[in-house]
Amino acid sequence: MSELPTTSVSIDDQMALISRGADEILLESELRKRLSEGRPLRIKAGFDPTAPDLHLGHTVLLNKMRQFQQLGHQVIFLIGDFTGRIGDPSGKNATRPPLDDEAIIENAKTYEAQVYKILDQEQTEVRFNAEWFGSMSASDLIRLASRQTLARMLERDDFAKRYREQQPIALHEFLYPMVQGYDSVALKCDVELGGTDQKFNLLMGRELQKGNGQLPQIVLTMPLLEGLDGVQKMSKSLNNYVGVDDAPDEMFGKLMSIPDNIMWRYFELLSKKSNEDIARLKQSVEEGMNPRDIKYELGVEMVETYHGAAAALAAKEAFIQRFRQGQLPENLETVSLSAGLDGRAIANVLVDAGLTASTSDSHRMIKQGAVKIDGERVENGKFLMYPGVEVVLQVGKRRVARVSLYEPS
RNA sequence: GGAGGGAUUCCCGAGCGGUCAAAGGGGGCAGACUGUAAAUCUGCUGGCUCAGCCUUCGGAGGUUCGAAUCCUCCUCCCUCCA
Repeated sequence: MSELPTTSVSIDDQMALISRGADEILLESELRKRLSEGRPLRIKAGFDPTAPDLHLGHTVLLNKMRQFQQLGHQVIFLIGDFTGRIGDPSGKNATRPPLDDEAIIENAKTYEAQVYKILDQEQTEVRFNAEWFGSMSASDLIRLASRQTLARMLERDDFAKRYREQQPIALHEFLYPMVQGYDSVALKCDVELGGTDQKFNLLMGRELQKGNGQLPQIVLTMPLLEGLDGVQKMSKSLNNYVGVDDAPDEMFGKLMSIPDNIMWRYFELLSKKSNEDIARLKQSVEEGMNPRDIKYELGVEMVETYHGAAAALAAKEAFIQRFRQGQLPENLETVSLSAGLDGRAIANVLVDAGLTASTSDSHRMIKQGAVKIDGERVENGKFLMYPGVEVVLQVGKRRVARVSLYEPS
């Protein structure tokens, strides 16, 4: 899709793109009205500089931001360097530790390096909220805090839950929504985007803008993307994520492992394909096409976005060869490990090669028939390997390494 | 400041002083079947020099032949009263 001037796209068409995949738009009527003014709207999305590596879950918002850019609006990428020092309690059941300055700067850089694979850098305004909070006085902050009540704060789902379940809530956590809301005042936002877990904070922006004589921003929430398990939200701590920096083969493989039924969510929330194209794909599956082949398209598009077209095709080919045709991966790196002349037990070699977590784990895997040496199943964890051999070790279907043993000097 | 409740293995959660590496569930991993999908069945899920041994139950001491279980102190969390 090419860049189109705001004025040339009808309000209805703009609304269609803007609401794709969105969970809620508050209020839709206000958004229509604001769009009809025909000027570029100021669209904000805030990011805590807590995650050094972006995963596809984070890109749901970026994707939405890009759509606004396509429509000619001004997108503001707000880095919460100040709020990062507080720690966002959203959706958490435990207090997050605050970040120190160095970590924040470091993390902010990784954002900048990664987001422009989706966003148009020319059309993106990057801001840091320390810009206005850094100079805010204690009395200003207390005045800000006076605008909300405890009861209102406890309405927020995760606070209510933690309170109910006797989990700790630190006082400073109550400040976070206020501070985030004030960002919208400082930036004079027309629209703020966020995950559904951010709804409370986003609405706070409306309150504070009204109190400061501004038109309240429209709030657009995006659903949280399910992770590889298809159930829980994608997150690093659950280890069900696809990192935007994942190697092409890994990225492709992970995407192939998602349950079929959430493939469409991925298309809707992550793909640049038009609504019409996605509908076509859906229909082809209904007409009997193997969903796996449609999933290939998803994998190819994602790898292409982050690694380029050539890498995407290569990843697909490698995947087919490896998993459909059962071949070993092509560029298997050789891991050199030392082994004494009296040999080293396979259980230990597996650990050395990083294929298992511990020798106990090795023994378990062997017992279950998951371990193979050059394709031959290993029966005994005490099987000795000697210096000079070079073999391919496998643990299960996914873990493979070529290992060569040398004698320690 | 006062009174009471709680902290168990990745998570939830059960644990008569010995038979507890600790029930059960969740999650995860592996095997079979597959499309590295879903569903289903099976097994595993602290560490090691692995048919044996070693270290775990918020922390530190203590009682005991023996403690996750009893006592003391400490740390943290929650509730109620001020």
